Amino acid sequence: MILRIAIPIPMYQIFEYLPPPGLQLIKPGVRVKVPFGHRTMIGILISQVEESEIASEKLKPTYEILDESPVLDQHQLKLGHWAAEYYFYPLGETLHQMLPGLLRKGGSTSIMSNTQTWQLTEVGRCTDKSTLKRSERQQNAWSILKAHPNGLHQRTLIGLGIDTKALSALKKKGLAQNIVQEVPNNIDNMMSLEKNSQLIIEPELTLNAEQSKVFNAISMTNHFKTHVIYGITGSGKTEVYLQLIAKYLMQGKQALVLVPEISLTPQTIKRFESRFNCPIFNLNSRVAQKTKAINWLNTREVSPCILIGTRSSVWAPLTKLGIIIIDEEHDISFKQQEGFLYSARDLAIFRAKMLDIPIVLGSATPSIETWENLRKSRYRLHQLTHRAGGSNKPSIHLEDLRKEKCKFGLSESLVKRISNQLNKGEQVLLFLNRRGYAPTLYCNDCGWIAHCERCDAKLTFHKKSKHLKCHYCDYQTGIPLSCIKCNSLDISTQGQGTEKLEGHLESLFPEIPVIRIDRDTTKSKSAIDDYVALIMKGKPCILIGTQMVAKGHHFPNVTLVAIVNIDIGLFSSDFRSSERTCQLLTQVSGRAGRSTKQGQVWIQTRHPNHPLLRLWMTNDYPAVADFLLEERELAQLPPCSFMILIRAESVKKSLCDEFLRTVSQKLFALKQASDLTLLGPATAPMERKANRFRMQLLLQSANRAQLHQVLNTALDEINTIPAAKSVRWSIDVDPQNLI
DNA sequence: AGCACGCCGACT
DNA sequence: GTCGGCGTGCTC
Repeated sequence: MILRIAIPIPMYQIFEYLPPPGLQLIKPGVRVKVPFGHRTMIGILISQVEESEIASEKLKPTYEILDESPVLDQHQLKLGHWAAEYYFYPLGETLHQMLPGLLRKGGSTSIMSNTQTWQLTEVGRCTDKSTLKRSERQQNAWSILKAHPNGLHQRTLIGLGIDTKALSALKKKGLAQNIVQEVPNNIDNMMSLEKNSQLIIEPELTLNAEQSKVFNAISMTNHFKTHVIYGITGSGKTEVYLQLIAKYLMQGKQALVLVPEISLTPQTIKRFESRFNCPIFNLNSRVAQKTKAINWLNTREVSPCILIGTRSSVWAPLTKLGIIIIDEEHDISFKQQEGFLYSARDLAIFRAKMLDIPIVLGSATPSIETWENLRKSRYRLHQLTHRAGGSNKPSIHLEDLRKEKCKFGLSESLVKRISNQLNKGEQVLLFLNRRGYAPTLYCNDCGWIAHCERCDAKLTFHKKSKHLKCHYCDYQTGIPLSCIKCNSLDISTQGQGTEKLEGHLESLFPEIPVIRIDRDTTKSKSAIDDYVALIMKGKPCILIGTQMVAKGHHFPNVTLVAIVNIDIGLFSSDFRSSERTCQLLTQVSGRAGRSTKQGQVWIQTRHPNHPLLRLWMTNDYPAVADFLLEERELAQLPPCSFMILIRAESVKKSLCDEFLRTVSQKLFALKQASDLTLLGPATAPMERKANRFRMQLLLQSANRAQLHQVLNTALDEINTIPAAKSVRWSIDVDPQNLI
């Protein structure tokens, strides 16, 4: 008997081991501890076979089987196998990445073996929330227990963010009790705990005609179908999600909701929590390691439940999944940008297909990929074209910067408008996708510009922190007093970032709070929440933000939105930048006037006749998407063709070149009649980053299967190229940016 | 990846 | 004489 084990190393092989003594039947998907070279590694059992090709004296015995039942069930293993193959990522590393951190390191799943069940005592049930006024944590614990009269497992409570200390405190006060249940934790057990409580605890909102139509169409079938809800900002997509989810929860099933990285606001979760009386688990970067592992494991046992999370939640072991929702489907954060370059959206669709369940992609600005799939009738389109809450669409205006006097990037008329709005007691949002004080520091005498030593990029001037920073690597340096090249004292900044704008507005409106929201001001965990709370108070203020403000939050008292400089986004080399710019414009505009007040949006530009900008102004995203899709079709760019990018980086440029050239030759030799275009090797748009030279080879084809097949055949040979060891290289399937 | 082995240069 | 630089090879 031989065990085939996937080890998390960057190699495409499966390694074989002898079973540990005395063990007969082990299921695939369990973790095993094995000797590997001179160290010990944790791998995943793939299968058991009778014979091995490897010489028997080379086979080592496994040290230990870490799990009684698999940490990855057969559906997850299938998902993992598919992902590893599709993204050309080693199986061992793929399976490793599917697990939460604690389990990767060999942590025990016995954090789940706590069988204590908590419920309120008679006294606790009759008590009033106000008696716990002084402890918010105990209050939360009490509310959740109150909602679950049949009790909840301790691990479920921990997963919901309830502190065990708060529970013990309630016990001490005689308000709650814990019973040790010896029954194993399984789904049916969980079900019986929840059975008698009511699932929907807040009345559902009445759907308008459009929403009902969408809801009915999607609920027609429980089978696999990719549904796209194209719904303008404020059209009530979330309510449709909630009612769809309710349908599956009532069948005792689970729902998975994938959300973009930053937009995951407590607001969204609150909305789910106040609607449903079932566990709502959370997975994102702000959740602590241990809680992550508990929540992950909870999803295989707790049903009904909802999992709301970012990208990596697509791997969660939900065993009774009924529906998947992907909110803001177009968001680039669904694609991992380093290491394992997977798209959570595309994997979620595969998972839905495998499980034969519906999946819903929602967006006000669907990606062009999705648009193409709609056109090809692979997905089904549902539209929400009216604002649901009765609020009006904002009015949208272009401002020609060539005809205006500008100070710090703001035109005089815009400043007047800001002032008017503030005087009316309303809030203003300025969008500028550039953090720091200024993007350029230069010498007026010799023309020298401050560049990063390690990248091909300009250094950004940060005034408050008194540094020049590179936004592409972690390089930072002090601000020189004179020009580095000619020693002239006449050096100055050029262009504006959010920090400069902040200072300027503070001096223009000294009485008004100016709140800047970008990566520099939101480093601490609570910062965003504090800012949001401040803005929600509704008092007049000026908000300055990068794309961080574009996502998720809605601020009811913001009635004027200004896009300070859209031109940065209009002329970029990446073929997707026009799509991104339109999506960003729509998102930012959506921040204006979401309550009853009329909002207005002003876009400052030096190119008021730019065709795409003109088209976007018609407020008809489908027309914009059609236009962009047509452009892609003419140029045979994705989604009208498929791309795989092979990147290489090294301190020595010649090594990248040598490696990629060999790869290119091998692919060329293999491609024969198949439809494959090889572009490059060429230097990456940013040639040097963090002191490494970067080159890339682009493979393009109208036939995805052929593209995969050619690379797949070449893969073994590529790995034997001598330079492959000395350069850092990676394969990016469906690359999102070519930088 | 990560670790050992091995073969050259500059130090007590 | 040896400490340590990182090129090369191997992992069931």
